[in-house]
Amino acid sequence: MPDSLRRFKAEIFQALAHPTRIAILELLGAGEASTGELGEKLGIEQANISQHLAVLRSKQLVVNRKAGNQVFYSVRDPILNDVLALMRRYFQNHLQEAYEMLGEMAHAPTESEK
Amino acid sequence: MPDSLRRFKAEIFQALAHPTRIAILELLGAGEASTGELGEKLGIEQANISQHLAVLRSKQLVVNRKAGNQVFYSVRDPILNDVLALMRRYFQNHLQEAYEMLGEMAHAPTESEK
DNA sequence: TTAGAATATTCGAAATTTCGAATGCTCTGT
DNA sequence: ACAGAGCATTCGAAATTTCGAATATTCTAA
Repeated sequence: MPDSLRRFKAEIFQALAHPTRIAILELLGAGEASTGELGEKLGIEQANISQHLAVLRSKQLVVNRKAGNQVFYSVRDPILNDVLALMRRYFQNHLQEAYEMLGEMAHAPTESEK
Repeated sequence: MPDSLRRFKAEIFQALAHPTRIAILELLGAGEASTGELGEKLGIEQANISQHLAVLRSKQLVVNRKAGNQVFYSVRDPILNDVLALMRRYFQNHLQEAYEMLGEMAHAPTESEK
């Protein structure tokens, strides 16, 4: 496999590598939603949601549809939902360690605290 | 779903979000390999491979087995292979855009490049 | 046309990631 | 014990990512 393709793949994963963007995609898995709805359900500032949506758009993970004042987003390729579903199984299998890892992180000193 | 879990998920995706680490995991999908073997097959410096393996280890995506002088790595949970396989299908579906996004001439990859 | 709602973009500072270079560690053979 | 092989870690600089604040854009209603 050419390295250029691996770079492309890595960029897709990078787009998935943020809690807010994962949350957005999981919400969109249930059907389309507007920027405002996403922001409200997630309790995140409008500008920030828009920025994350811009990332997902730039990697073509989502598509949008304008309706009057609003913009509705949806997942472009259902395979993405399958990937997220598989990942949910993965997390179920390793929930124990997940919490341990998160617990350690919570106790690890941050750079500014050192 | 709690935000802590989403953060955990995001970290897994982050671990996948590098061309070299994707290449490593794809190689390991065919069976275990030593650090040296991985570095040689990928044409990447020893220290760098070790750094990427450290990332994969820290997120528990791989496990290792010491054998004398060497350390052999393998994928811990086969679900990960399924995720990568699903992603391969995704990339096949969108190869055209992949190449466009990369700003490369669209051409079919040769067998040897796969 | 003007106001306001909904969404997007730009900017800058802080945090994180990446890689090579240098160094450290742990085995094995002699 | 020593040398070398194989692997891991640390350090520092460059690149990238992230978020809030400010500003733009686009659409609708009056």
